[in-house]
This record gives sequence, C-alpha cells and structure tokens, in this order.
Amino acid sequence: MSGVGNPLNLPFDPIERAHDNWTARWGKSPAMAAVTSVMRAQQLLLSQLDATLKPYALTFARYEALVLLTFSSSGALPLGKIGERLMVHPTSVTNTIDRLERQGFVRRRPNPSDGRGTLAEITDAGREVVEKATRDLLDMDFGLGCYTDEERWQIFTLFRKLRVDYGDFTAES
Amino acid sequence: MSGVGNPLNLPFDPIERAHDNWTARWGKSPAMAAVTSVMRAQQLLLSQLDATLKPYALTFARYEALVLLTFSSSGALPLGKIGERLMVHPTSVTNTIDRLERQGFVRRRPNPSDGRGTLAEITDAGREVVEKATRDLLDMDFGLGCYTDEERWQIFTLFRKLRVDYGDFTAES
DNA sequence: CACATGTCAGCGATACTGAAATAG
DNA sequence: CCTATTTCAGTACCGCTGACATGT
Repeated sequence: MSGVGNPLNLPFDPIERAHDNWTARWGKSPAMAAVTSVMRAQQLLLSQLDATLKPYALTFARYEALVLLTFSSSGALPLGKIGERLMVHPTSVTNTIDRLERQGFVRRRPNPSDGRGTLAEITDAGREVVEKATRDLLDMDFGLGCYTDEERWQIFTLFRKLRVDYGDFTAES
Repeated sequence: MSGVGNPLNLPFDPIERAHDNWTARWGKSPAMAAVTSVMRAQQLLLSQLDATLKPYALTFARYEALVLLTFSSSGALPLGKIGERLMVHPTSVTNTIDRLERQGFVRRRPNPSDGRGTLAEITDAGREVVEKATRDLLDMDFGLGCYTDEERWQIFTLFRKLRVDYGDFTAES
C-alpha cells in the first residue's frame, strides 16, 4: 500500500507544500516545482500504463519495442537501430529483446547485410499482442484521460523544446 | 555510450516519427505522443539532476528526503511521514534512509511519541551537503534552463491537473 | 483484538560500466 | 589497426509483495 500506484488522497498538494517551504528558504523556484511535477507525473503514468499491460506480461518499454518492429516493413530491425529509436542503452536493448524472445514475441536472426549485427524480428504472437495491448491503451487514453487533445499537444510541444535543448535531435522543420 | 544521459543528435525527432507511423496504423493519438514525451523528458531531467548530485554521492530521491528534513523545525520526521510527503513506498523509504544513514547525512532515533515509530534526523553533515547541492541545482535551473519562468509554471499547472485526477490530493483551494 | 509502523528478504525492471567476441 | 555491433558480468537504484516483530 501507499506506493506510486495508489491514490494518496492527501488534504493538500505535497508538491505545492514543498515549494512553499522551499520559497521560504531559498526563494521562489518555479523550476523546482516544475521538475518535481514531471517526476510525479511520469511515475503515475508509467504505473498506470504498466498496469494496463500487465495482462499481456508486457511493460511499456517492451511494448514500445514491439510497436517499433511492427512499423518496419519487414518486421525486423537491428538491435542498435531499436536502441536509437527508443533512446535506450545498448545493453538495455539486449535485455528487452531477451525478455521478448523468451515470451515468444520476437526472435533473433543474424543480420544478412552485416555479419556483426543481429536483427530482432516480431513473431505472429508478437503482432497479436501488440494489437490487443494497443486497443487497451487507446481505451485508457494512455493515462491522459483528464486532458483535452489540445492539452495533449501542448504537453508534446512543451517537451519537444526540452528534447531539442538536450540534443535528442536537431530541430529543423 | 548512446544512453539516456548522452545527446543522440538524430536528424529527426524520434517521437514525432513514431507518432507518424502510429497515425498511419491506428489513427492520430495526441495522448500517445504526449505520454512518450513525458517519459523522455523525465529521463533527461533525472539523468541531468543525478549527474549534478553525483559529486555529493546523492541521487535526486535522497536529496529530496534531505530537503524535506530541513523543512521540519526539529530536523526530524517519522519515516512514514517522509514516504507520504515524497510519495514513495514505505520499503523505499527504509532503503533511502538506510543509505543516507550510512553516508552520515541522517541518523535514526526512536520516536518519543510513538513506540512503534522511527524518526530520521538530519545531521550537520546532512545540512551542509543540502546547502551545497541546492546551490548547484539552482545553478543549473533543475535542468529546465531552456524555459522561461512562465513556462515552468505552465508545466506545474498542467500536471497538477493530472495529479488531482490520479487522487494524489483533493483539490479544494 | 485489530491496526499501524517499520524492517527484511526477495523479485522485476531500468541504466549503467567495463570487458570481451566478432566482424567491417 | 581501428571501429562498430552485440553480449555478458556486475553494480546501483527504484518499486513492489509478503512476511514479520513490535507497539498502540
């Protein structure tokens, strides 16, 4: 009980309270309030997403990998490419694919065009589970049911700026 | 290399690309784009915050616990209270305080007003490290240097709505 | 008695470092 | 030779479950 996944129902906003104390000590810091909000929002969302995916024995990270594979015309991608697109560490990709392979949702194949490389290829079972899981995620609005579409775009746009600032990609368009 | 903490410098936005593919398959989903953005933003921010705190052998989670203790007039709080305020699981609090105690930043004391309970009390060393770490965090704007104060409040306000929706606290004011 | 507080063992997951094998 | 791809061993950290001791 009383963890990330459960409602706290405090009679006050703990982050606002923290920021009030903070202000009295070090001065107003919108950045501190904002960053704490992001941390909490991510916890709540991830916990909700993982709960939705639990019946399929998937985590959101593994789900994202499967989705990425369905986007590829051949249903297969080199592990390195997967890590790049999902922005995760190479060793984490190995781990993710290990689990998906054990679950029968992907299989490894040597990369025909690069002897060093390995392809992860989605299986029929993988395609099935993606379809079902996606339906469930869409049904719960990816945990963002309290927002309008406009607010959702606002979130995306706001953080696009951050991701550019951190060098995720070079803004051009 | 090529993990969360390092710039990717892709020639395109991987999240936007994913959303384009997504749209072609399941239809437009601002929620999907937004939630992915939140996940990535949190990763980038946490990685930057932890890097800033590394010289003090602190993580952001442990730093938050120390700050909370400095907010208390006696410099001490029951572990349960800490968990409530920081919104973390009781066993995680035990773990966090364990580490801080081993580092000499807090010490445990029996709660005089409740024989079952334990207080975590910040030490002088703990107070020192909080001051230094806070200065460093303020210097780097908690990783949100690319935003104006107005945008930072916008982030806070936007996610306040989410936290209310998930039952973190009852909105009244 | 039921309930609350905190600890402990253990598991699953992520992110990383450093080293190695293999191939371009 | 140098570099790229992937794997492996090991570490740190987080979040949880279930069980337990202790005290209200």
